[in-house]
Parts: sequence; structure tokens; C-alpha cells
Amino acid sequence: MEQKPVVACGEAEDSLAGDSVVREMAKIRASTAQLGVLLREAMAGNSTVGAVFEELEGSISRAFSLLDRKQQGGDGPPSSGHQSSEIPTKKRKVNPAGDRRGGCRRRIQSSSLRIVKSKTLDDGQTWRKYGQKEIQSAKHPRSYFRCTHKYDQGCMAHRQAQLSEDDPTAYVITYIGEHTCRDPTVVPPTMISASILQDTCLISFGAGDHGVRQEASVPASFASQKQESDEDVASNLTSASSSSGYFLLPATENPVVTTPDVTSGFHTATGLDMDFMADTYLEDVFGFDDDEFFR
DNA sequence: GTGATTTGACCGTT
DNA sequence: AACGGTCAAATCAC
Repeated sequence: MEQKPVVACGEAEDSLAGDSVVREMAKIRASTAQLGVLLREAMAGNSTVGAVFEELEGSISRAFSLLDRKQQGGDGPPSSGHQSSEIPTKKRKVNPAGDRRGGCRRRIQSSSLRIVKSKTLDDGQTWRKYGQKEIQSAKHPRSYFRCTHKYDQGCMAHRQAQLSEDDPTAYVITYIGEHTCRDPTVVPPTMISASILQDTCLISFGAGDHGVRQEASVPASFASQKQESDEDVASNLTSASSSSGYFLLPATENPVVTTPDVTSGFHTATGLDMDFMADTYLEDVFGFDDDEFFR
């Protein structure tokens, strides 16, 4: 991607106060996550510790979401502007005046972002493909997906899938936004989080600039969870990574997850070739340099 | 018949 | 003007 993504659908103007709150919360989130990792290591086998921290991290994530919405100056979902008027019918005629197709890309950066490298596009969640595009700087076209429940449940989760440049047998999948849809087959995230701590897969939190390297347990069943759960777990992983990191997930479907944590502003060092994206998004979303931020 | 996918066009941003 | 993201008519699959 050569172009820098833009920030928000309309206004990037954010109050200084709000910015400060975001930064402080990022610190809180980072410290909490680090503490969580350490505690989990120290108290391996104690699922209560993990469950409590999942709750804590979940609350922090929700607080970020609320703050994010507030900073966008809206009460509703980030993209409610040009999507809410849409009628969930298939055939729509070209709207001569109000149509803003393709116009607003900012919603994407205003929500959470995860990059996953996977051998398959099947992640257990139901996606609907709505476009495919040849990307200038990429060998392979990029496919665009939205959650099937976008209209019936207002789920704003999106993803982009593209064959990896260095490994054409694998997809680089970018998950954008959180699933807000409810799928009855999905195990409640808290149930997962409590149980996953018992399991054995390795997450490696890259050192980044902080010289911190940590490991934590992640469930072997992680990749088989429905996407909604995946989102949740991953966001927790995101929290846990705090400083930066990449995740070595079970070698089933999602071998590598990279998480440019746009909400906390942590740069993600990664095994993928997507570092630049993390930097880009950080700059665009928060307008500050993460190196300076963590000095 | 219904829902998903394909694909060219459109639109906002850079 | 180039680019990436989205729309929506046409088409496909079940």
C-alpha cells in the first residue's frame, strides 16, 4: 500500500484532553497486560487469575471503544454516517446525489485492526465478499469481505484478504473492526479466555524497543474458535502483547497473528512484512510517534 | 427462489 | 490522476 490510510470519516480533529486520555489509557492497558502475563506465568494453572485479567482487559478494551466513538463525535457506530441509510436490499440503483460509494475509508482505521497470516480464508466466521481489487504495489489482488450480519445485526467487522507476497500459499488477512454480531454457535469469550490459559501454544511478544520479551500460553483450540471469539481472544492477546509482539498460533488455520494495536498505540514488531502498516495506522489514528510516546 | 460471488463503475483521498 | 475501498447489477450456486 502506498497511500496512507486516512483517519476518520469526517473529522480527525480531536481534543487535547481526549488525546491525553487515550495515552494514559494506553499506559494503563500496557501495564495491565504486562502484569497479566507475569501473573499468569507465576501462577500457571490458576485459571482464576486469567479470568480476572480477561475481565480487566475486556473492560479496558470497551473503554477504548467508547472513547474512540466519543472522539469521533458520534454516538453511534463509527460508520453510521454513510451506511445507516442503506436498505438491506440487494438491488440498489445508482444514487445520483447521496451515494458515497467507496468514499469513506476512515471507519477502517478508527476501529481495531489485526493482521493474520493464514493458509485458508476459512476462519469459522461467516463473511460475505463484496469486492476484489488489484492493488498497485502487490502481486495478488485483494479481496474485501464484510460480516454476513452487517445488515441484520449491524455488525461492522470487515476483513481484507490477500495472498502473501513471500508465501503465495498463504493469505495475509487483515481484520478490521470487532464483531458485534451474535452467533449462537460461538462460545462466550469469557468462557474461552478462562480455559485458554490452561493450554499450551506459544505466544511470543517481541522485544521491540523495550527489550521486553515475554511468553504466554494460548489455547490450541484458538484457531478453531468462531471468529467472534477469535476477535475477542485476539484483542486480549493484543492487550497482553502491550509493548509489541507477534503471536505464534496453533499451526492450524492462523499460524501467525500480527496486531498493530491501534487503540493502545503500540507498535507491533512482526514476523510478517506488515510492520509498515502498523506504523502507518498508528500515525494516522493517533497522530503521534510511538517511539516518542514510549520514551 | 434465495443468497453468495464476480466485476466494472463510482467516489473520496492523496 | 492515481489509488484503494465500496457499491450494485449481473451471474452463479444451492
